[in-house]
Order: sequence, then C-alpha cells, then structure tokens
Amino acid sequence: MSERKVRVRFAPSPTGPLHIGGVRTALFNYLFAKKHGGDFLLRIEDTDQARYVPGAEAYIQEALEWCGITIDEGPKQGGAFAPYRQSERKELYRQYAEQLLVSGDAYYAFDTPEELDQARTSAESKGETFTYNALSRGQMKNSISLPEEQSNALLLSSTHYVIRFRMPDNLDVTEVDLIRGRVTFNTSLLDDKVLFKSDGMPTYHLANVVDDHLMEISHVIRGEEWLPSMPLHVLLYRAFGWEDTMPRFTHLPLILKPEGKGKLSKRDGDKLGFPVFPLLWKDKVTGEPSRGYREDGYFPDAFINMLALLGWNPGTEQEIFSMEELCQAFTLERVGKSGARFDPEKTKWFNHQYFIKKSDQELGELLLPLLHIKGVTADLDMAVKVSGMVKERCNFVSEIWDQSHFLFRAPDAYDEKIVSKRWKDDVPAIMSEISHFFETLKVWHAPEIKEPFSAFVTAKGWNFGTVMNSLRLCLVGGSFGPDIFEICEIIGQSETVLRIRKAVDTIKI
RNA sequence: GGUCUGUUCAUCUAAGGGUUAGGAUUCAAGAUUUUCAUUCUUGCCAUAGGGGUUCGAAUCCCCUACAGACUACCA
Repeated sequence: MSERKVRVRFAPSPTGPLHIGGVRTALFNYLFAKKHGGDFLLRIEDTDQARYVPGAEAYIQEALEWCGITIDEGPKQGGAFAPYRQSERKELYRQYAEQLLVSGDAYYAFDTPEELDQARTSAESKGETFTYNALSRGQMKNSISLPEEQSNALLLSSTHYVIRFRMPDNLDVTEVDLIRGRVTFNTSLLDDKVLFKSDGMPTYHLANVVDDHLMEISHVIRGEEWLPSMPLHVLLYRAFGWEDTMPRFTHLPLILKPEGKGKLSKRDGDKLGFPVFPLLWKDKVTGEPSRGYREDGYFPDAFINMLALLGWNPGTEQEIFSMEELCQAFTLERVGKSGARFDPEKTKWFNHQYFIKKSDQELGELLLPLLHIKGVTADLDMAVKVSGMVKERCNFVSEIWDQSHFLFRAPDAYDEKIVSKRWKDDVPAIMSEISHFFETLKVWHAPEIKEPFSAFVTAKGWNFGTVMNSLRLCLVGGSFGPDIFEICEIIGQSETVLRIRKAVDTIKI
C-alpha cells in the first residue's frame, strides 16, 4: 500500500440540522485527519432537491465551527478540488454514468414509479420481496430486456429513465472495514441500484464514489447505516477501474437513545429533555425550535470531549481531553464495535468539569450579559466576584444566576418547605433582635460581621443552627447559597437589615 | 421476511487465553460544609443463554436469544 496522503471528508446532506451522531462522525473524521497530518473536507451532498432545506448548510458550517472542527476544504473555504457542493458538480456525474453504460456495468431503465410499486406489492402479496436484479431485470423495461431499437426509441421519446448499476449475479464481495474486519456480501441479495435519476441528478452512490475518487479521499469514515452499501461502492470502484486508489472503509457504531430502543433520532431530544443538536434550530415551516447544546450553556470543548468518548476510548483512564489531546490520542482501532447509548447526565458532568476549570474572570464575562437580561445593573467586577463565589455549585453559566440572584435583588418569595422547617414561633423575635444588632455594627466585612455576631448569639444562648438557617431564609429565600456573612457583605448593611425586617413582617407560620 | 453488524455493572467503557473482571457517570451511605452544592471516603452493581476447544475462556469456534442497521429515482 502506497503512502497516500490522508484525506477524509464529512459529507452530510443538507436536509436539516446536524445531530449529535453527525457531529461525532465529523469529529472522528477530523481527529483521524489531524492525527495523520491530513486534510479534512466538507462536501455537501445535495443531490436530492426534494429534501433540500434552506439554511441547513449554513447550520452545518456554523455547528462545526462552534465545535472547533476546522475545515480544510469545503464550499465556504474553497480548495483545489472545488466545487464541494454536489449540485454544482451535476454536469460531471453524467459522463461517469455513461462510462459505465459503455463498459456494460450499467443500463437504462424505463420503469415508471407506478410499475415499480406494482412489482413490489405483487411480490409482497406472495410473501416475497421484489429485488431489481439479475433474476428480475429481464421482466422489467430496460435496455437489457428490450430490443435495441425499442430501447433507443424510448430513450429519445421518453425523458423519464434512470441509469441502473448492473449488479453481478452470485459474486462474493469481501472488503475490510477498519473497525470490523473483513465483511463479505453476496451480490445475489443486492439490487441494481439507481445511479442516475430521471431528474438528471446522480444518486448518493454514484456521486459519492465519483467525488471520493476525484477528491483523492483516502479513508471513508461514516455511520454504520452505510455498511450494507459498501459492496455496491466497492463494485463501482472496480467498474470504474479505480480499485488501486479505493479509500479504506470504516463504519462507526450508532448512537442509541438513552432509554428504550433504536438509534437516537431528532425527536428524542425534546421528548426526553436534552438537546440532540449542537446549535438551536428553528424549523422554517412550523417555526418550532429545537434546543441546542450551545444555547443550553454547554461549552464546545466539553461537548466535543463527551462525543469523543462515545464509542471511542484512549485505553487509559484519562477522561478529560482537549481537542489537541484528542488529535494526538485518536486511533480508529480504539473505536468500539457496538452502538453507544447516549447519556445526558454524563454530558452534564463533562460540562461541570470544564466549568470549574474556567477562571472567575472568564465566567464573569459570560455572566454579565445574562445579568443585563435579568434587568440587573452590575459591573464586570461584581460579575467576576459572584462567579467565583458560586461556581463550584454550577454546571452552567445560567446556574450562576440561580445560585446568586439574591445578591442582586431581595427574594420575592420564601421556600415553603424551609419556612415550615425553620420558622418556629420564637424565630421572628430573634430575627428582630438580630436586625437591631446588625445596625449597631460599624464595620461591614464578612469576618468582622461573623465574629461579633457569633459572640452575640452565644451570649443570648440561642441555638446556632436555628439562627443561621433562619437568617439565611430571610436573606436568600431558601436554604442554599454561599457563606452567609459573605452574602451580608455583598448586599450591604442596610439591605441586610431591610431583608430581615421584611421577612419578619411577611412570613406567616 | 432476507442480508449484514453487534451483545461486559442501570449507562460509557478497560481487560484481545491465566487479574479478587478495572475506571468513569448515575444511585445509596458516611465525612466535610452551622444551608445547598462542591470535595473526600465507602458501598451497590456486569461478562445474554447453551454447547464446545483448552490445564485454563469475557477473550477462540458453533447454536440460540436479543438488539440495531439496511432492504427508495433519500442520503
């Protein structure tokens, strides 16, 4: 085997937003390319005009960008093998289909969709499956079964014909899949796939093989759903005479639903309460939004880290990987064979790991815009300080707000459970005394509050736990948050006193 | 239905003929935190089933079961 330059491609069809599975396929291609100093290309497979969704291609670009998967060649970035959009390569495919026609590896077929439907339903009624192949093509309308003049006449008169691959009969095709090993298929079970559609567009199979060859792709890394079409593709390479530069094939295991059966689908996310898309997607027709990891507050490196470990492992106990480390460590040999069930909980855990590693400064900068949205006036210093105080207890930037809103505004409600647990008969009187005590303090810094306060409580003979928890309830509205004296310091002396009084007045036992 | 692929704790996975089958997530308990969370410690939990081969099998072979993918003029 020659030392070919590694060139891989991610080839989605723009029929909607990319989902987790697609991102992972792109990621593994990218990691493989970078590991071997190769190129990663994006090719848009838009040969099905009926399923084309405007905006999908831009979404794919943006999603990969957000993930940190950089594209070496593609429709946006250009390259020596442009264009990278199959609709723009339309004219090219025709000649290759014709080459196969000449060599006898393909033929014209004139069957209408209705006729094909009929053949299928009649086979079905007999409990069989209709296959367009060596056995049946003699009974169908095509350039093999029909006399030449009739076939030529049809070709001239009818615009509706397709070009089909002439699948050899009873031939074992064996090919190596880099993670599964040798896989053998017998061609008698395969059908004469359409290569060229009546609308003048190639099908995936033709376009894919032609483009991979022309773009000098060295490795095809794609989802497991393509494994059954590997023999067709191999046979196409042979028919074209490109077998010596045929890419190596690798089929990635599927990503399964967290619960229940089947592969993860676009619907699952909204149903089960986690995003299946990298970015928010709004359906252009229904206007229905689907959540995205970016908008849900996940960091791209955490998202990528999680995805990389879904189906791949380094063979060590390391779990946290930067993109550079992934590029270094990645090998196809360590990709598993079986489908991986997606775990939203672990995704959260990954985000937490990245979250707590961020500096207070970084988090503060992310928090600031959120504060403005909440209608709070605060500067960066404040946002940074608050982030540092509560980041250990958060997974997302949005949770900083959940953990700290009481630092910006007084609680507008008190957690009922905590009230009934802490707000005993004698508490209002105690709290009143404390509010008076707080007014007498001259210095308002956490340590200088804590010390005299503790002495005061001890002198009064009150139960420390009760006092602290009730005080927290007054200030926060619940039973959570950082150190109580730090809260006092931040909200200020008068606000502290005010909140205690308000609680005493408002809370009913 | 047919073809292909797969099957180790609830989940992601390690161990590619010899380990008390390891780690992580989740869950549970304890410690810490005068709250919550974090953190730490501990615990629970697996080789789908059945046959072989072998001194020895999660690992190799066969059968069964289960799961998934594919079976379009969609990719």
